[in-house]
Amino acid sequence: MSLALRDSPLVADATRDRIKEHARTIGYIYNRRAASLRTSRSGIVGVVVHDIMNPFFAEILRSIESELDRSRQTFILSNHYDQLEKQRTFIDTLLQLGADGVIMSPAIGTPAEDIRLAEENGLPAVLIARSVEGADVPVFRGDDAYGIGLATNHLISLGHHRIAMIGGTDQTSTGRDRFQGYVAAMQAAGLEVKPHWRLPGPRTKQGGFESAGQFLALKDKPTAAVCWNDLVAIGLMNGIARAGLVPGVDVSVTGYDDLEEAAIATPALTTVWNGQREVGRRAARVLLDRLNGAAMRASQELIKPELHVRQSTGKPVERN
Amino acid sequence: MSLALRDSPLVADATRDRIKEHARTIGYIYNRRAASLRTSRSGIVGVVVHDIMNPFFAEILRSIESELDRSRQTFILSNHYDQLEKQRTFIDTLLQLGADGVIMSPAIGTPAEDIRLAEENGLPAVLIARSVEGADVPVFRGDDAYGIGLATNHLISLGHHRIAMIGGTDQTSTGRDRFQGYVAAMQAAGLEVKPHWRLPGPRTKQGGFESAGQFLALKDKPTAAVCWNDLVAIGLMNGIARAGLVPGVDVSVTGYDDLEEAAIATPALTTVWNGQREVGRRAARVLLDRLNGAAMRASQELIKPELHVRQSTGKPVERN
DNA sequence: CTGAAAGCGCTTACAG
DNA sequence: CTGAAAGCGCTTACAG
Repeated sequence: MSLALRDSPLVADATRDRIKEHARTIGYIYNRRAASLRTSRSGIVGVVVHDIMNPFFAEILRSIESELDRSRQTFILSNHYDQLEKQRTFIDTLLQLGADGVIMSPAIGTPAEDIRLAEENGLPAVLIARSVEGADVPVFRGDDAYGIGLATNHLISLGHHRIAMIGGTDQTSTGRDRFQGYVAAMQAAGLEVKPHWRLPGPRTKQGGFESAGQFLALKDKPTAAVCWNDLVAIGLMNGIARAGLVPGVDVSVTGYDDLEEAAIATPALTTVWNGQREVGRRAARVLLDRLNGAAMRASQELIKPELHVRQSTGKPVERN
Repeated sequence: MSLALRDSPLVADATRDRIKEHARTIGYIYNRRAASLRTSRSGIVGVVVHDIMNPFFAEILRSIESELDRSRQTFILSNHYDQLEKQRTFIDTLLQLGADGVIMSPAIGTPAEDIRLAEENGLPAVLIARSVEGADVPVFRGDDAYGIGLATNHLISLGHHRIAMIGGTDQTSTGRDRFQGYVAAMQAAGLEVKPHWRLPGPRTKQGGFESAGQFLALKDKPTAAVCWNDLVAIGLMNGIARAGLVPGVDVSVTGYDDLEEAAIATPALTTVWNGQREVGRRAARVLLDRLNGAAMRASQELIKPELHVRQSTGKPVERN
């Protein structure tokens, strides 16, 4: 019977049709737990990121979804909110459910050991957005140092000399790469980087909004801000507007990610396209290939970011 | 052994400790498929909405997540994008996985039959945000007619007489309720409702942004817009700003949902709090109660919305 | 208190 | 080409 339902050529056409018809009339429901128990393939893939509601991840997830859909894999989503414990619980759940693989943006502080443990228990892993030192698995992310350099150089070429960096954290590879890319671009242009021009921390609109006051009160009054991401940039612009200044005129602001929202912000946001679609698509494909027995290459795939210039950046204006 | 691991009182303490210790050293992984096959409880709950990346649902999901977490239920998320076929595939997957229940914001056009089918196959359902005519299951949503009335009356009390309604659709119960609430409030105030003042359709920021031109060109130049939700309102305000007008001064705009983002928009958005947290929390609790054997009441729980007045609404200004 | 047996619903060789 | 049997890893009575 199971052969018939799966259209095996071992079963005669007439028999197959008769069985399928019968299955329909009795409302037969295929029991995937039982099948999975026997075959040790579950058709489930886990996806865990810091926060699925963050539009940056949302765009990645959408492309993972459409890729997995095509291969009829079910996916289980989870947030770890950068809590290692939550991430471990989730991986444990995946192991218990016999998931076929996991795509993860690892929580801050994830040890390579955690990933090795998953792999050893038959749960192949693919990383997105962040790397884990010493983990021997594929990673898909953008070239952050290069990307932030695009934004910084754009501001420099407009004539800005005092440029702040708002948001991000040194605790992730992404955070370190972006900060270093900013510093490198400034130094290459012979510009000074003052430590107090960096306001680490904010990662959300709310965070960007709240840092506006601090930014505007900064010593030496920077004329531009390179932001950690689009959310921080949009929040910061709202905060600047609330303070009576005009973002894009009085202060230049750049984002990062090029979310769908960046183009319709007021003013439209100059930002760095970070290839979310590409990251999701490639990560899903590599995982699916591994599930189908392809050999793994522990590659680091860096997607080349692109600068999208809009109205939030312009020539520097001195404030009083 | 399984008794020992689950801390059954039937097992002696010493034995239990010895077994647990052994389980740890050999890296034992509990097989939930096998357990589920035997007990026909899987510890999985499905959640399906139009789009999990929509912040309105995101806020509901967050509270569902924390509620389910507490009961150690794993949840599987899915988007149906208002495609009935996707929703059916997902419910079928849940049945195959032996999920314990499903929380859903039903896709447009969901027949009561689909929900009955799930229930009959042992998959209890709870609805959020939208009702399904004839479905005999609990529903949790806001009182839309009342809520939109709050926004409309607020504009009327500021002196607006020509008020447009932007976005939404007649294909959902929510859409119909909000439109009727707007019409009722206008009529109760003795104001005329012109059919062309309604621009149905937009549900996103992008949609709101794109409808700005159409809104500003409307015959009789409405002085205010009641928007389908916060996303549409924020998009519309951006579009209005792009056209050189000042939202909150030249045109009053109200949103719906009171997303976290509403308070930091420019200008801060006057909107209707729609109890997302409440909806998610209660829906999850009722489902969990049902799983634990509580009798079901097919209740319609309407959460009372509240008006939050901010800077996007003011006295009417005539445009030329 | 503990151990051995049956059975959940599949799939996979194996025998007819 | 088809049917009957074994086994995946649990849990649940049941016997000791």
